[in-house]
Amino acid sequence: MKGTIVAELTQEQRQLIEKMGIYHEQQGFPPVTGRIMGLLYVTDRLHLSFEEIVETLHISKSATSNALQLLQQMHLIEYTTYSGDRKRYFGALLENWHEEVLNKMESILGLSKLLRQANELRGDANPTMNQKVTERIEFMEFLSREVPALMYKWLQVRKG
Amino acid sequence: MKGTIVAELTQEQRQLIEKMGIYHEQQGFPPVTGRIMGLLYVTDRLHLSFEEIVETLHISKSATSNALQLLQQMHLIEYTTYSGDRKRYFGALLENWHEEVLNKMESILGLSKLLRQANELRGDANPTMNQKVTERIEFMEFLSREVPALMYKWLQVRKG
DNA sequence: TTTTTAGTTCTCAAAATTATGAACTAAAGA
DNA sequence: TCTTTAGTTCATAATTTTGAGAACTAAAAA
Repeated sequence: MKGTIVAELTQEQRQLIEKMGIYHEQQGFPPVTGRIMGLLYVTDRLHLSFEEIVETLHISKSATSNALQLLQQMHLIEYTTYSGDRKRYFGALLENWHEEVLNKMESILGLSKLLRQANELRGDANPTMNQKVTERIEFMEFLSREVPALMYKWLQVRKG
Repeated sequence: MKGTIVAELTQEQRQLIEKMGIYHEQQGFPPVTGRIMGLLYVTDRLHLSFEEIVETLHISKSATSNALQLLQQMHLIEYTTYSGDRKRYFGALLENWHEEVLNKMESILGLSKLLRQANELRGDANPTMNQKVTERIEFMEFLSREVPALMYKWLQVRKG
């Protein structure tokens, strides 16, 4: 049986999808990819088919295919299948923000390593600079330890 | 008196500048802008002149001018002047990571507001989704409160 | 006043990114 | 087997981003 091809959305919801799209663009996503994230967050359906995404956002199959693959690689979405139905049903991985937080901390730690190397190469040529950079490095390391700890504590309290 | 036009850097330092450049590119900066940040972090000089930046990185005056303006708007660098010397001396704002952290938290709060609106528009069409999204929203709000608190506490212990 | 210096702005070209449509693949259905 | 469906890949077009070089401005120096 063939259902509706377009996910029904109010005008307000469509506007919100665009806002979320822009947010994601600002975080470095390509436009179409951001819109898809917006759609998957705004819809009341846990999963939308490939075709629904294409038709709802008025984007090409190829752009959709590429964007969905990117989002899967980033662990932001997943898809489900049903036997006897060849379609894929895509949904946002709404629980995966844990991972995102940890990744972000890794990235910060990456910069702290580069700054540490800068200090080493500077040697004692400019102690004032080294001291300021060290403060920043130590804060970054502190954050990378404390934010995950904070998160786990929060999850504990939440989940019981 | 005219000093050297090029900041002297070891090969290792030049490589590190590139790595920092790439890091900044990945954070959304244009390439030249990232290299300038790299240079200002790696050099042992608190301040470099416009001309030194141009000559050291082999980039055009126009690209340099634009990049420096962008970085100033982002509060990542500043410049000093000396009376009787028309040049501007640019340096990284090594202390401003406080602001950066607060801005990041604001940005996260921005997404949480969009997600909250998504939940409102969804109404009770999908309680499961609303509940999952709510958990994320609440964590984001929690982080936006706790990370600044953590930072101020850290600064207290450090400086106090 | 003319020239030099320091940097900005403008115009344009090169490069990179993004998305389209067509061709294609693989599996299912008729 | 032939056709349809679901999605991917390829070639290309459109757009955007980025940076170079020249022209320009404003202030200082000669």
